[in-house]
Amino acid sequence: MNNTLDPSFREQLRFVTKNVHWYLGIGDVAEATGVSQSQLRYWEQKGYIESKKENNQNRKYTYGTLIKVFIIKNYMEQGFTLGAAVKKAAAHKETTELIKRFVLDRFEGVETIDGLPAINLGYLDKAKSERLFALIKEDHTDFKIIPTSEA
Amino acid sequence: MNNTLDPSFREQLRFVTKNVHWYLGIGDVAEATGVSQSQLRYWEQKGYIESKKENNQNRKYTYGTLIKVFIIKNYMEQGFTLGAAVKKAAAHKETTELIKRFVLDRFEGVETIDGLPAINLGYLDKAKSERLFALIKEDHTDFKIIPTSEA
DNA sequence: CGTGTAAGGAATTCTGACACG
DNA sequence: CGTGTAAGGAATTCTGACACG
Repeated sequence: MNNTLDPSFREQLRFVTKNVHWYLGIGDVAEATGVSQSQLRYWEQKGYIESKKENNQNRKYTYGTLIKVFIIKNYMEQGFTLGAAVKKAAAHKETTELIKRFVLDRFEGVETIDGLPAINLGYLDKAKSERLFALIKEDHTDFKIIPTSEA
Repeated sequence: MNNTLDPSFREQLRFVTKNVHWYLGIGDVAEATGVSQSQLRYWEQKGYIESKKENNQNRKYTYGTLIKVFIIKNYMEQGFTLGAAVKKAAAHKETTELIKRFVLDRFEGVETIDGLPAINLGYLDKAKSERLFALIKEDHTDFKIIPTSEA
C-alpha cells in the first residue's frame, strides 16, 4: 500500500522497525563488547553465535547477537566457562524481542501532559474507558490514567 | 510466577544499555537505509547528520543517526528537498530516546501470567497497591492490573 | 543543490597456520 | 579448550577532484 512515511508516530515506528534491517561489522561488535575479533570468530566456529556473510565477504552481526556476545562475556568474567556462559545467555535472548513486541503493540505516540513528555500507551482496558500514559520525568517515569471522556 | 534469573532482567537490561556503546560503519548504514555512501558523506558535510571518527579513521554512526537517515530518505521520496526532509526528521528525533527512557525506568522483568509472557512494569500507582503487566499475546498486547495483595 | 565516479592510499577483515597451554 | 599473532590477500573506506546540472 504505502512505502512512505505516515505522519503518525506509531506508523513511523512500525515502518522503521519493519523496514530497516541493519547489521554491524566485526570491528564494531568487538569495540562495543570488548570481545576480540579472534574470540568472535572462534565462538562462531563453535556454533555459539551467528553471523551473516552476504556475498561471501565480511561477517555481519545483528543487534541481538551483539547483546548475546556482551552477556556471554560478562558471564565468563563471573567465572563461567565459555560453554556455560553461552547456555546462560540463551535464557535472556527472549527479553529483547518481547520488549520490542510490547513497544510496537502499545506505542501510540508522544504527547505532552502537565508539561512533561508523555508516551501514549493506548487504552488500559478492553472497555476503552481509560487511557494509559507514561510520564517521563527527570529521574523516573510515572504512569497516569486518564478517563477517555476527558480526552 | 517468577522466572527471575541471575542478576534480574532489569539489572541486566540497565547494565547492557549502559555499557554497550556501539556504532555502525558507513557501509552498514548505506545497506540498511538505501542511502548511498556519497550521500551520507555529503549530508554530514552539510551538517545534517553526524558521525564519529575515533582515531581520525573511518566514520561510525549511532543507531539514532541510522534512523534519522532512513526517515530523511523517506521524506525525500515523498518529494521534499533534502533540507526540508531534515527538518521534518528532527521532529521525530526525540521519540526513540523517550521510549528508551520509559523501558529503562519501568521494565522490571519478564514473568508468566495465564501462560503468556508478561512484562512487569512495576507499580501502577504511588500507593503501590497495584502492579501493571503487559501480556504479550499472539497478535496484540493487553495490559493487566494485579493488586499487590495477590502477589 | 545534490549525487556519482575514478584514483590512489589507508584502514579493515579474511583464512589457515602456528603458538601456548 | 580458548585465544593471540604474523602473513598475504581481499574487501572497505578515505579524501579531493571533477562531472552533471
